[in-house]
Amino acid sequence: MVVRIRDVAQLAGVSVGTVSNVLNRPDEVSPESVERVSRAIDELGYVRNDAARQLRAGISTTVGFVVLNSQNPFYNDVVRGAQDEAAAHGIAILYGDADEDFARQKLYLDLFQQQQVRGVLLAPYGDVLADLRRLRRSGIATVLVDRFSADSEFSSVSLDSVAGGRLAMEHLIETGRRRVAFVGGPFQLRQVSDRLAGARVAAEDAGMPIDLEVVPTEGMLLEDGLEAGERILARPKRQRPDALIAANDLIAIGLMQALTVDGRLLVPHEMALIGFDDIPFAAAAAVPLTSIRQPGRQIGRTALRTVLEEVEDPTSLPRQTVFPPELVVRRSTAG
Amino acid sequence: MVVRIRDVAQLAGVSVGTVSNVLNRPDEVSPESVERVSRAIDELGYVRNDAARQLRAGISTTVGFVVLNSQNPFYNDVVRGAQDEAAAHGIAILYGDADEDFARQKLYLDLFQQQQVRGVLLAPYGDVLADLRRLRRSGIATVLVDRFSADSEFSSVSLDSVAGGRLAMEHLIETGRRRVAFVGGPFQLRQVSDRLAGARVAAEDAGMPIDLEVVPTEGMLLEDGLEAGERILARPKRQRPDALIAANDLIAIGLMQALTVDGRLLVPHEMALIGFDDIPFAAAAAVPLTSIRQPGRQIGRTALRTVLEEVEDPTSLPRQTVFPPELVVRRSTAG
DNA sequence: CTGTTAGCGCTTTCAT
DNA sequence: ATGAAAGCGCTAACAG
Repeated sequence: MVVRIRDVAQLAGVSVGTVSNVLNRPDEVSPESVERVSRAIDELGYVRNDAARQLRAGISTTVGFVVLNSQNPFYNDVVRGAQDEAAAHGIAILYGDADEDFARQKLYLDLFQQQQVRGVLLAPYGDVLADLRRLRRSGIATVLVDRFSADSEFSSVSLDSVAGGRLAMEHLIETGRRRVAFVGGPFQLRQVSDRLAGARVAAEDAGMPIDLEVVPTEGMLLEDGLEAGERILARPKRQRPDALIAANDLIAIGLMQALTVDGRLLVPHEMALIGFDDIPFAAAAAVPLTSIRQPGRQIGRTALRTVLEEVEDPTSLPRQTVFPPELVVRRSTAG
Repeated sequence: MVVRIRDVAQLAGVSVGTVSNVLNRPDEVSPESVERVSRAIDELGYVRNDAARQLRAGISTTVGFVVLNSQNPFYNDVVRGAQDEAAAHGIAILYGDADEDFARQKLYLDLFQQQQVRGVLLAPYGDVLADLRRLRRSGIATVLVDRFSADSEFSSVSLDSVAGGRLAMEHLIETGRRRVAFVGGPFQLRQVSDRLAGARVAAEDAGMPIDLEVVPTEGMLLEDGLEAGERILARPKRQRPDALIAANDLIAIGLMQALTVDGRLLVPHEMALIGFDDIPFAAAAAVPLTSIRQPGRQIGRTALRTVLEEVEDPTSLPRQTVFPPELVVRRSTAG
């Protein structure tokens, strides 16, 4: 039923070693053998057994990817990028959604460890240092995604979130806003606190008094934005900010829905709104949403490449790749 | 550096066989041994090597999942459901996005075959029968997701799309619409043609003349909806339908954006709009979107369970699980 | 209940 | 350039 390498060898009239060589170093085999073996492989429909290959050669053909929360379409993009690069290397991606749950994140890391994956990509939730060190001790390299590795102990591929926050705030100031609220959370998420920090820097550098308050949310999903929007609407008009920076587009879209329902508030007239990530839905929002774009696909590609290189050369030092943010202006912040 | 089973055996003062038994059938081992071995495992941080396990026992701890197009958040839900169920069995998911590309879909199926996955879940693009038969011949079971297996050759877990289409049309008729356009494509996608078929049935059963035209799109993404929306707007007012059924929410949201930009058309007043899937963004759209909900998470869970059962008992017959659609009424179709 | 051991399918020396 | 054979880490069959 299932074809093994020795069936191929038999049909081709060579030894299993030769078949293996055809598969792995065809240049060290006579063209004639390559030809015969290839034909036999086709004829029998042979597919090599990665478990055996991995066991013997000690090299896996999978890479694990754990994301914070797959409900954010931004991570789809990152995963897509990783898949693109992986496919080019014949590598498959083991995928886990931590769903902002520490135990689940650990579960996947454990699972991936026993799969002996080639490497791990992780858009982390909370403090994962201990888990990553354990992985490293067992010989598995990790690359952090969407988060800068401050201590430089691991490689990372991320956006310059501080610069992104600054960009957002500068844009609001330029378009005449003076009372800004940053909506997001939890602040243990590095991306969130960095984006806020960037906004703060820009507010301080503005050369004029800028109000910057924080409206915290529990998570980073649509419903968190909705809920925060209602809190803001509940205030008397004059105590409301005139612009909102949301920690991501999901929150921003939730905010927009809460604010604009029944025409209660005009965006951008009464309230400007800016998000993060530039997911496809940002442009399709009720009022097209200004956003700080992250190159998700490229982040994914780069992360995968980085982890492979790290495995290739284990003496290589951890390296931080940081991409610049890009401001995409749409109607939600129009002057 | 890396701990093997014999290191554990040595530390615990037992044989490797006993350690293996503790791992796989603890009830056949004396409690004392279980205790000693467990302690040794903890102490050494032993993690079992799945490649070796798989090679020897012939049983894999991964399941492959290939989706049509990961840009549709609906599939996130399905994948999440599959992950939930998989995690409960200590199984990890190999994930591939076919991105509506036949070659890519095949690439992932090949990759999964050489990984010798326990089974494959597939939200298919186009005709995959040949590939699935090849997988089956190599001993890998496949379950189709989000598509009914008409020939009953494979198991499937899906929504009753025909009923969904009917539900959508009936709702429009009830709320007074008479000139409906179905917007979607490509029609080779079974989900699309089924949804249209359902709408057609409802139109014919209405007991009054109902116009049903088709506005074809190339794909199922936001931009396809946008583009179709512009085509519709380009027509003279009286040649426009008074309601649209979109083949999925992405198209619906694209349509909404195109139609409502600059207040060109009022939804639902001048044009009712209904989508499919009920993704989180449907409720958050400019005008909250009426949609036919699919229980994505449950579909994923069921699909995973089905494929595991099929592996467990290879003599079991293919089985079709069909979930009923649910109409979720929001403002976009308000009377 | 425990220990010994064959062997899963492959890659990789080492001879030839 | 090719073949023979060892052995990766584990499970399961068997003997005790």
